[in-house]
Amino acid sequence: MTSTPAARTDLPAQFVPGEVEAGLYERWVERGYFEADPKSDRPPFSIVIPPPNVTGSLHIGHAFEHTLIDVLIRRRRMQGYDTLYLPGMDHASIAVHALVEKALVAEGTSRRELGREAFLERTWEWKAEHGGAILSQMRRLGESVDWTRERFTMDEGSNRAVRTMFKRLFDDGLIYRAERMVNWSPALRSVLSDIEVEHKEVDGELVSIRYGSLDEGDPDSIVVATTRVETMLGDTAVVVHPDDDRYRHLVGREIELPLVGRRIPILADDHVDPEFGTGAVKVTPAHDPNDFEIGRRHGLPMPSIMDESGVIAGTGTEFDGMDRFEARVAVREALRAQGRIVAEKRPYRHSVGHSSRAPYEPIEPRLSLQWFVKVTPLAKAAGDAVREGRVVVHPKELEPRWFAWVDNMYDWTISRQLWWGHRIPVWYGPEGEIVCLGPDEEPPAGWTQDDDVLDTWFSSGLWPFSTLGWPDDTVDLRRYYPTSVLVTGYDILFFWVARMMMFGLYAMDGAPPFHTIALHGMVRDEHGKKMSKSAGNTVDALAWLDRFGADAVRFALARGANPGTDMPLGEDAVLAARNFTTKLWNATRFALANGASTEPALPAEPTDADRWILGRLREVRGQVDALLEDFQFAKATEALYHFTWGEFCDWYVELAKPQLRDEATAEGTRAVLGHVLDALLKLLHPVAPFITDTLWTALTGGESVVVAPWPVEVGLPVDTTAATRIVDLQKLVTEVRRFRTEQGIPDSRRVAARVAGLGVAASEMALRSLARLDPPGESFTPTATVEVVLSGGPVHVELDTSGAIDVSAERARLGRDLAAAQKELDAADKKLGNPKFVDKAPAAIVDGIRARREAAAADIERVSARLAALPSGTGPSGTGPS
RNA sequence: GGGCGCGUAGCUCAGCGGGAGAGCACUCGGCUUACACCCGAGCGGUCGCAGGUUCGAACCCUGCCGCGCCCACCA
Repeated sequence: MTSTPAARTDLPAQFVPGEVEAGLYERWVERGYFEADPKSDRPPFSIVIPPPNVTGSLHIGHAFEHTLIDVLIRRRRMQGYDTLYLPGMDHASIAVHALVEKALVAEGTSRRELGREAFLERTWEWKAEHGGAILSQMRRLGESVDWTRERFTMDEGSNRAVRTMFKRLFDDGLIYRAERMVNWSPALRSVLSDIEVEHKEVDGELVSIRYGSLDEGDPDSIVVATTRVETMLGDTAVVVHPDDDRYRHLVGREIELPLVGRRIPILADDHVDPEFGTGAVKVTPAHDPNDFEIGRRHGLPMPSIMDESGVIAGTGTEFDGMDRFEARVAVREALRAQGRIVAEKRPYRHSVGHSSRAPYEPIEPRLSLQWFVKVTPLAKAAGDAVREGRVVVHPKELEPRWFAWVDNMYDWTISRQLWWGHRIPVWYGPEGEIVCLGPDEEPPAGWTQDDDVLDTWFSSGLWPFSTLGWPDDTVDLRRYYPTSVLVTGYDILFFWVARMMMFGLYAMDGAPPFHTIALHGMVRDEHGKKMSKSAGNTVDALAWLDRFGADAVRFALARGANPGTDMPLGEDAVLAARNFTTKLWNATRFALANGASTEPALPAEPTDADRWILGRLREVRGQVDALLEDFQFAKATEALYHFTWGEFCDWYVELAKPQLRDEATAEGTRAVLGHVLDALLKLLHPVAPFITDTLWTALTGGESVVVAPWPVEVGLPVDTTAATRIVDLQKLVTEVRRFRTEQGIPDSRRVAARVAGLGVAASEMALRSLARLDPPGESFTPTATVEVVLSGGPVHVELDTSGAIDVSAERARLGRDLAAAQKELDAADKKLGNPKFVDKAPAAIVDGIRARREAAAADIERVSARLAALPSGTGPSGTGPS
């Protein structure tokens, strides 16, 4: 009689994610699992958390990023590290600014009408409302960030860290103010930095205009080509190449600028490409970066012809008051009316810079007075840190991008004409004096502060140390800086990562802000296309959480995360992950119902199956650890998926069934089931936190898997004998099942069988269980034989199918086997027939091929004999062995 | 124009010098006392094209074709 201990659990039969998740996160928080302890003697592991963009709802990209971060953290926590997140919510986000601005427009008001104070009040309200929503959505995902540790707060538009950093850079001469050609966003009415500009090919026009005399032969006539006709209102010269014979005689003369009537010089400049267009270029120094440089070289006047909204202004022409695009047409038509349009090319494809900030619009090069950071020394340090290996970029393929950028960086425009952000800590006196003040300094009475705010990346760049209390020398800063790792998307490598590196190295005496930069890709739709609202292929992360559960969403995200590469994600992937969680649930239920436990020690005499699964567990644990250390989330998760489903559930659980029925092995099997599941649930916890905690506590009675020790030496060393026997068994079972399937024998029908040549009693018992074979009775009459060559030699399984078998099906089955063997034989013969191969290839390889050849030849002989022995008459004739 | 990368089963991808793999999809059987969100079996690929190196190439080299991303001041 077998003893079956009562199930020690009341796990529901059905896995319902919502019910499992309910209240669990809150319990973890209450118990303080996520809290860091600066006084702990455990090793610190700190990680910088990118902020979720506060747009009202959880974006799948954030779910992805935060899942990866949390996988790392949860594992480290289980490994005994004192883990600390450095989250920040209130960095000066232009996204929020733009959203609020949009809302104001919808209300019929504007930033300017509202005034600075009221506007900031609105942005705070927005943050409070939507920021809170995002946080609770992150918690639903299971992300274990302790957001209560938030320390980076933008108060009064300026905080200690930002002002300290600004002043240091200012005092070191690394921040300066200058009138430069900048990227201007007319919609935002603000300057943007170079990397906030996206170059995009657009269909424009290339228009050739005759300046000066309308008479082609007149020396005072010259034709210029432009894609921006309207800027001719601000032209102050025409330039040609100094060696261009066509125009040599014109250099130095003056010509009349159409529509405006101003006389402008014709100059020579190397910049001009004589091959392009007419070889003559109009120069608008205030509205084109190249023209600005030319203007500077020749001391040209630089009249601005547009206001900050991109409207033509101050030209004294009829075009004043027109939008720049409107003016482009109007000016062109006015020129045409004068007969000055010589040629037009339309569409003319060329690259135009667009604002990467909402709204997406062509940027307007504009001459304006702004604050800049002199980045060359800072960027060099950032490059050197990676070059010298003090900071590791992962994956390595992205390093060239880092160097290319960091080593060729232009000065960084840090002022923004926005109101959301840290205000520039510079004050102007009544006599035009300028003073930069640190956090604890007060400006003299009557001085006024600069109206502009800092680029969002200036303040965000301070994150890793300002969150730890910098500039003060705090306990946290000493313990957690440099942080262990930064996990973020490659898309903000330059925006955010580079700034943090530059500031960190500068402010912390050369200590980088993190040891490792682990870059992930972007989430794309199931066909690898970029998700976008306009394409309609975005996914609703919250809906997925509702439908499939947080564990499934996290598992799917982790399972697709290959370092530095984009990740296609569709509903199918999440569905597969949901199915996986259900599978895990059911397997654990089975184990518990059969008395699985971690309490008893592993059996002194494990069965082959026990040894095999315990050996595999040890291997898999090693793989998972190595992969996670290398940020190979996809491969680690895939390894766990395969082990759990394809090995543990499909084979071990099935092999455990007969073992549980046998008094001699039942107790040991319960222990093995318990030990494997215990380790497996721990290994899966980072990628599926809720279900693993529920199952693990049910299995072990422990407090929580969140704080359970990460498996180190689990299972048993690999036992090759046992492993080989199980692989043999799997092969044999599959062959018998194949025979059954092809003979149309339903699984519910047990078939009497006699097994010869297997040699291992336990294997035969397992075979009978898995292939549904009964022992041969007295009336046993074999009607067919399944023959398989295993490591120990051929094994015969004679089956009594109670009557005639389907000969044609059997012939087809054997025919396929024969063809496969023949193919194998031919391939081996071909190789072995090549003397160079036998001569030069390593002996082990040659021996391997020889062995395969022999096996194939034996198979052919055996299968042929089997075919010949089949009764004729049914099925195709004449297929006997020759 | 420069840099990085990708073209492998219907789809999404892994493999990166010695027997073509996974998940999903598909076909055929099955409600076998954990699971039909399941079980079993199966079908499916001149590994983009062309050369080269090698005893041997999906894998290394060269060229070509197609695609993606990043960087770049040519009107």
